Amino acid sequence: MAKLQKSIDKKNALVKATIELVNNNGFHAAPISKIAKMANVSPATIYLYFDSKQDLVNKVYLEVKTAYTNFAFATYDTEMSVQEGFEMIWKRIADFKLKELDEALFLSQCDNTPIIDEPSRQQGIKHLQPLLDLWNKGKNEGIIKPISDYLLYAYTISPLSFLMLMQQRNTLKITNETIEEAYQAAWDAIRL
Amino acid sequence: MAKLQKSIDKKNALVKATIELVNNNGFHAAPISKIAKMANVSPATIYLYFDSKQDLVNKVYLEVKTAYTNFAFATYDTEMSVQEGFEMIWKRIADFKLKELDEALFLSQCDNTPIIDEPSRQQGIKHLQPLLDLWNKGKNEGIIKPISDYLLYAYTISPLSFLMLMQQRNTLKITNETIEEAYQAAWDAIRL
DNA sequence: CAAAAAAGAATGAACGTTCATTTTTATTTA
DNA sequence: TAAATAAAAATGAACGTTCATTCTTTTTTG
Repeated sequence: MAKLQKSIDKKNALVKATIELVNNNGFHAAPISKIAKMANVSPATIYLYFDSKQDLVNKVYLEVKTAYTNFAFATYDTEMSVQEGFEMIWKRIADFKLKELDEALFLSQCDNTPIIDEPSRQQGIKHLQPLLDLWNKGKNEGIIKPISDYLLYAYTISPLSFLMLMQQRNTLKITNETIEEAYQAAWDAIRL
Repeated sequence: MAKLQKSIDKKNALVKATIELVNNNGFHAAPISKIAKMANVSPATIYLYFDSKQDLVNKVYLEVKTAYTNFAFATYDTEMSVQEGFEMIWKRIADFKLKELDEALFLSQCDNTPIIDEPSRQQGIKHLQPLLDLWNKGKNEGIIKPISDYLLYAYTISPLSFLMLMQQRNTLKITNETIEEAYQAAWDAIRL
């Protein structure tokens, strides 16, 4: 009964503060003291919810990753055709990365640096399985190039991370047209 | 005359140590003391070569970025056809990212986090101009899709960063065949 | 033997974490 | 139901450590 009694609001405030500070300042400049201040909480309170700063960051990563993939696959149905299913998932992912910019940026920073530990990273990867399954189906049906999942990912999903980053740095304004062009490029890159 | 007398070897050792520590431990776990130890130098000596830790990291970034683009464009000639030129540059970049893994990983970490400051980032971007020029030529000739340079970059160069990361994490073994498939996907994504 | 370069020791500030208390919430008792 | 008590949650201050940087001294070099 102990843990459930603790305020979920406080935990959420800590998660939000961590994301914001890591995004804006980097992990190296996101000390516990600042996270606590931003969440309106005592530094000591953080240790009631998390074992350590590392544990905090791991858990925030997994929480955000889960929200991300849940959103991505929410409207997807394994009965869909490969092309239809891919477009659906791709556009949901694009939607998430551009609308939930903070969360997506945090994931990107975690995925490109050693700030989360290896087990958490492995855990996070698993969530993408439905997309890999779809690709296998597409390869079997001769619709998608018979190349490794890494290449398929590199040319469809990973470009979105770059575009997201450019948008956040105010270098690029992403419109519906941009999304459509990007989707077409993604599909062109992997379709047979 | 002062600066020129200082040992270039020591500076290079510091650059190398910085890259290695930031790659393996992250910027947050790459303290001056460790960088100094790894370069066989006193912490105080670092301040003879750099103004601060921030200055060190900025300069390492720009130095590596310069080496990267010098390599990328070394064999490129503006007289080449668009397709030929693009293949040349793309494959040189692939070469660099996969062979000079340490340097490329360091760049990727800098490009995805706030560890370098904004002026240095802006400076680093400029080095890619020849590629943008080539793309403009390709658009004018109706060879390349008339989409923004950001999209072209997202679907040709940025996928290489993902593949590089996967290779470093021992998740993917990149062969000549992989490179050829990746190049084809890149070209398919952006050609008209 | 100067002047430059490098070293190691020393500095205050800031870090993550823990500690001793206090405040809040829930449960028991009369 | 009101008061008393126990438990849980939260706190600010304090801890030892480590950080980036500076200071003083030694070593190297032309």
